[in-house]
Amino acid sequence: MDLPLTIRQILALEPTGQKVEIRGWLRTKRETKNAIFLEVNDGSCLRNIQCVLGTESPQRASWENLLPRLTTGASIIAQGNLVPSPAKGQAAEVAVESLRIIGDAPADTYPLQKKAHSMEFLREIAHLRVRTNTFGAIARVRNRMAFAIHQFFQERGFYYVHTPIITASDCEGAGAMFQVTTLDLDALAQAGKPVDYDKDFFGKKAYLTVSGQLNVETYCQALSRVYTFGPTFRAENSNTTRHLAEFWMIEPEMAFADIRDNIALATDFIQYLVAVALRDCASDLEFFDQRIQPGLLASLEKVVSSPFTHMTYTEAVRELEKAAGSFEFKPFWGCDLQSEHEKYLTEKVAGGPVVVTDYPKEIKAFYMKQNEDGRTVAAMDVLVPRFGEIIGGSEREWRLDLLEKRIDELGLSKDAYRWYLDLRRFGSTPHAGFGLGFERLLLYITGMTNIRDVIPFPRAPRLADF
RNA sequence: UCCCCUGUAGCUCAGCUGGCAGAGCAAGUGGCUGUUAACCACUGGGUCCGGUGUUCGAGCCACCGCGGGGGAGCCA
Repeated sequence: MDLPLTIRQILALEPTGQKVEIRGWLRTKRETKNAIFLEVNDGSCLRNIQCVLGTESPQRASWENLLPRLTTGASIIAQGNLVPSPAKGQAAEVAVESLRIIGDAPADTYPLQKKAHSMEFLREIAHLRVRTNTFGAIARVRNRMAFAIHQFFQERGFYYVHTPIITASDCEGAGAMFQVTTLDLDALAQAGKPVDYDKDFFGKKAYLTVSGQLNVETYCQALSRVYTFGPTFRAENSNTTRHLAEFWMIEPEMAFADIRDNIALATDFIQYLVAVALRDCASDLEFFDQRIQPGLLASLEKVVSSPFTHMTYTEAVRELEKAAGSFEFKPFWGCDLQSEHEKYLTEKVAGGPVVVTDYPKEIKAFYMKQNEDGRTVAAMDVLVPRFGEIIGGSEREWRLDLLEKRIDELGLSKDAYRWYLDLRRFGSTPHAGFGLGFERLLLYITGMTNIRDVIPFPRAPRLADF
């Protein structure tokens, strides 16, 4: 099947007067005495194509009565000839011969205007905001990055594993969970009856996953190199510009690998994705650089070409203590790194991404490999300028006795982790992996500042419209 | 969940010490011009978030509620 050409494809043609058909949505109309200019966009690229209605043309009668309906947002199909443009601003344009309006967008009710809108306003019309330059560009970058993630791992021998969305174990340990149930809670409450989860769909409590890591580790211990890429859910009451209740996470896991391999993988991964974005989303990134985040391109280019700064947690704290006076929270060994600390490390100390390793075991998860010093674990976070943590990962504790001991210390249930402990009981290997928040990656690459703007339909506390 | 800011025309905002509701953009009309964030002129457009109170009088002050934004924590 030959699909009709998109505006992106048409703009790549040499204009020689060939017949073309434009299908898209009208962005603006400019009327002059001799010509009427329509800017048409179909989302295939940032650029519009200029369609020209000659007021002296013999076809004038066919579109003249449509003029009042050629408003911002209307969908149209225009046929004509692709010709070199006599004016500056575009190399080619369409000399329209026939024009149809497919769907009207009445100016008195269509919310998008021929002017800039605030992100706050556009968030209220998430179903229409993708028709703007900014959100179209975000959608294209998001698409390219999702594809590049698969390319990166596939090229390196990683297998894509579909870990479950629904989980009946509440031991994933990454935060508050959304409960999933088919019980009629309203009826039970009205009848004053207690909830009996034996009667629930799964015969026990079930939740939406907060992380695919524990499940993907099982496949890691058979396929060696694996990754998940799917939605995850956190029921935390987080109201920030970098948290969502529903977000997409990439979690690779490598067998026979240690924290050094993990750092190398994470670094290569980020540099690969940024390089792809710079190469394949050039005009969209240029738009972000001009309109959203000045300096974005320069900083992304630097990320690709320079090695990431690496420091241990202990070194990081030492660095922070030198500037202790400038912080609201005084840094000390054993403290969790605050937002202001992460910003300082990336923006002031490193001037780019920073890999921080070997955190105190008290502030990290039970499954992380314990270091010889007895006080730290082989954890690895990648922090970036502007918003901090983008990757969290570690080498995993692969020794059964040490893992069981840590589970006991933290008062967790060994029974709940039975299958996870089996991975250490049978053919255990050193292994390591990390989680990358997809939307945080997109914030970093687009220069957008609110995570609710880089996912089509954001979910957050009291926010589940559309 | 905590702290701070905020809610006025379709959008972005101004509105002083409480005294007749304003601007820019958008829209409509007309003009001009191969225009391109088009330009010029005119016109229309308001439950000042909701409620209660104070006052001769509330967009403005007080209280309660709701919405939006930013920051913090949790994390990706």
